[in-house]
Amino acid sequence: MSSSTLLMHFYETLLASLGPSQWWPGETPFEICVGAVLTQNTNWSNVQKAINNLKSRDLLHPEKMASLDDELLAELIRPSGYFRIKARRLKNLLEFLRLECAYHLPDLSSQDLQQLRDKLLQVKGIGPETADSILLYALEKPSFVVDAYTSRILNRHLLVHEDIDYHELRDFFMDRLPRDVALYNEYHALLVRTGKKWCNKNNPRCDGCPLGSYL
DNA sequence: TTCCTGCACT
DNA sequence: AGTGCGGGAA
Repeated sequence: MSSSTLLMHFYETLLASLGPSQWWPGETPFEICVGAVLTQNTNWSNVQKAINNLKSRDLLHPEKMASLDDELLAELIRPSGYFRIKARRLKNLLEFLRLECAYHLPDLSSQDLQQLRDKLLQVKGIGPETADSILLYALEKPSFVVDAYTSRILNRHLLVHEDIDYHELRDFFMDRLPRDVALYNEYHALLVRTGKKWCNKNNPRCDGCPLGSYL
């Protein structure tokens, strides 16, 4: 079986087993961008607390957030961890949004994917995973998101080597799958859900895993 | 105590 | 390649 076919089998198996994910959790493109920064190396439940702190004060809007001083913003997002550096990263992203689209995120979607991705990666604090999360989930661009779970799952199924880097792994998917936003959206979500529940870092629980039959 | 949908800096 | 950033939940 080709690796392309196997990737689609993985997808269909996970979707049939777990059901659709309805990702990304977030009511607006901007909220999705904020969540993408806050969830860097951080449990989503902690991100949710930080988002709620902002939302309950009606601060989850670019203009309002940009006018907050860094100290207050950091305090509000404290539950998400790395709060000082993440406050700075949010401000960096806000400055990008101001310059690029005057805070009107849908305007970004007219830009070419590769060009927009390069620009996002120049923002301090926006790395490849955060950039692709914003592109895919906030802007609905067909940019596949990979993460620690993705490489772990594919490595344990002998599809890629252990130390594959981010862009190699992203290309692995994008070279083998149709460039489809809905497919990329759901595939990444399913891999994260699988990683959290079964494909743990130190103690994988292959019994009961939807992909167990592929081992 | 470990781990969490990373990234920048040295 | 190694390290700092960090609170919260299991």
